Amino acid sequence: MAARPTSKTYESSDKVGVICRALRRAIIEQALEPGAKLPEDSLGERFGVSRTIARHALGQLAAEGLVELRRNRIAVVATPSWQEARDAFDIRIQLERLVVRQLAGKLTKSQIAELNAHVDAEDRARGGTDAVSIRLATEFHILLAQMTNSPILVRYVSEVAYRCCLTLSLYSRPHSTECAINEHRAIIAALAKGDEAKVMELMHHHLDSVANRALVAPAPLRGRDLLDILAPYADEVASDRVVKLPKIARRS
Amino acid sequence: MAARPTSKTYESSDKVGVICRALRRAIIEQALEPGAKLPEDSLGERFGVSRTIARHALGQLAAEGLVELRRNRIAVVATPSWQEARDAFDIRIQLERLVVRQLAGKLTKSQIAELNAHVDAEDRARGGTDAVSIRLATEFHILLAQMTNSPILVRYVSEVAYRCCLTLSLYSRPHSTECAINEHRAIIAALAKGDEAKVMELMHHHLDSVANRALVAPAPLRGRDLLDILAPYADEVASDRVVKLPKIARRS
DNA sequence: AGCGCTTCAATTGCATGCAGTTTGGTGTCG
DNA sequence: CGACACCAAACTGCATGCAATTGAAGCGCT
Repeated sequence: MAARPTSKTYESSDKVGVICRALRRAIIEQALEPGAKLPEDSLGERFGVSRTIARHALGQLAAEGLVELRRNRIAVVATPSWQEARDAFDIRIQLERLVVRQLAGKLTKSQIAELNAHVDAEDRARGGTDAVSIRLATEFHILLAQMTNSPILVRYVSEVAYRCCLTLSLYSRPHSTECAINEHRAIIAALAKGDEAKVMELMHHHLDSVANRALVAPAPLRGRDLLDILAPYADEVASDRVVKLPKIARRS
Repeated sequence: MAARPTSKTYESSDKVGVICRALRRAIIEQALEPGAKLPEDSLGERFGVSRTIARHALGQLAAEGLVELRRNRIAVVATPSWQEARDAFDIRIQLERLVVRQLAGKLTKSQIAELNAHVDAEDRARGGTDAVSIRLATEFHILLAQMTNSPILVRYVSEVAYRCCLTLSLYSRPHSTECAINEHRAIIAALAKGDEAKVMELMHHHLDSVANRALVAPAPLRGRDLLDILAPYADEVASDRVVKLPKIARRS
């Protein structure tokens, strides 16, 4: 007992958490597109853990709505419908209004500096890929939520923001981030000034315009395959199972 | 396997889900008080499953905020702080405003009948225990959410409503349900009439007054033990571990 | 009695194994 | 050529076993 010959202990050991964070990030950066398969085996192998753990992680992500779990089937990255995407944004708007309402006029100098630093990072990332821009923009909102010191609010805002990210990869066209960045700056300014009504309005407008820019049409524009498009028409036939059509190759 | 007549009904056979629902209900009916221990073994035994499944269920409930999970420790029913309780209600208000905004003037006759029937049930339950009244009141709100046909909204409203239930058992004094019932009726009426602004206002006021009635004082009044009361004072000492005091018998 | 130390049962963390289900491919027959 | 039956591989659902950690009782010391 004198030494720890087994260097097992060196880990932060929250293996489930590690996997969740990794997958979450992969999803919001669109490395994993909606519909991508997530077999427990592969996940376990990739992260050096057993299926049990991978499975548990998938359960968590399913609870967050990022992953879809169907009995006896391979888990897949969630594919929210257009309506769900719209709903997610509506919820998000309300939650983030709450965030900025709590924050208006209550931020410390260092917090404001932190926010500005983050937006600077967003600015620098403008040359990079869309994926990174989107992630940074999302993290800005999560950062705001964290400053409320309300764990519940942080959790819900994070969740719904991730979910919105997911929908961006489904329905959004390649998107211009500039205005978003400016709007972030405006929000910081209004927060610093303490104008509660103004900042709530700004946030509302900001998210609404992001949603409108993203969710342009109720039909999937970008690359989702036939099965998804046909899904609503299958409602009459069966609840869970799409009607069998001859030879539609699911993109594998 | 003797006692169980293998009621393998197609009712989802989802053992994890069964356990989650059972525990959720036990928690909101205050059969399980905040702080109650939930060892994986006992759970598994009680529900006739292995620890693996019980563990998974606990993970889900933890994701919903109903259960607290600390590494290598027995899971316990969550004990939200007063501030968290207040935050939960604030979030809930926003979410449910969204619900009634979507619903105003769009309910079918049968839906209205269903709501009225539910409130009638609440009425009949007035003689019974507080636990049942609280559960029914909560289910009324969830029922409303379900009528939006927005799965996301349903999930968030359910979660946060359960969480609020949890706080009631912590901070509320024995509570009078009559006004709540009347307010439910008023909400139904306004929904039927389609007065969006009015119903949002009603819901806001309803939840706010429930919160105010429940969260009377920032200090736990009812029966939480010393350790919880002292918790905030221990912040200085250690992040995770309460300072050791002589012989406080934790209610086992 | 009060305080530290040792020890041990209770409990969690995780991997593995087996059984049942789904999936995709192949062969057979109309 | 296409539809159907069938089979093997892949995968999930779940229980069980083992190592590691915790918490509390027991014990001696002051």
